[in-house]
Amino acid sequence: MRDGENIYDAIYQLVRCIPPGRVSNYGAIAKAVGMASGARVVGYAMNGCHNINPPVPAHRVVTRNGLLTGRHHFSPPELMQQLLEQEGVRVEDFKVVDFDKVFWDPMKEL
DNA sequence: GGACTGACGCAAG
DNA sequence: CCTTGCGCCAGTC
Repeated sequence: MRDGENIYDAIYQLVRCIPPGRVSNYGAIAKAVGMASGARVVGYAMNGCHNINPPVPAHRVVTRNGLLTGRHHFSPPELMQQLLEQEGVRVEDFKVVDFDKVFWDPMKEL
């Protein structure tokens, strides 16, 4: 923490910019914040997203394959899929259906 | 300072 | 399509 801006802050802001009905992957976010290969760091940052304000829609962040790997870190693990389906994102077996269609690229859209 | 871990990504089989 | 192995960065022990 300190040194002006943290890597987490950039990640949180970017994730917050994800529109409803869309999902993004860790790699794209990592690259958007300056870490092309820091996908793991993005996931690690999400680990503390449940205690920040404003809250971060971590449920819109999935793996590059569209797999809801982070579901286990939610209060109820199924909440992640519920939220996605609630926003119109088709999810099957904890995997985002038509992921390339709902995929939101921060570098391209932003 | 070294080693292990983790909500990952990609290449190859 | 799914599984395995290696590499990536940051944090903690």
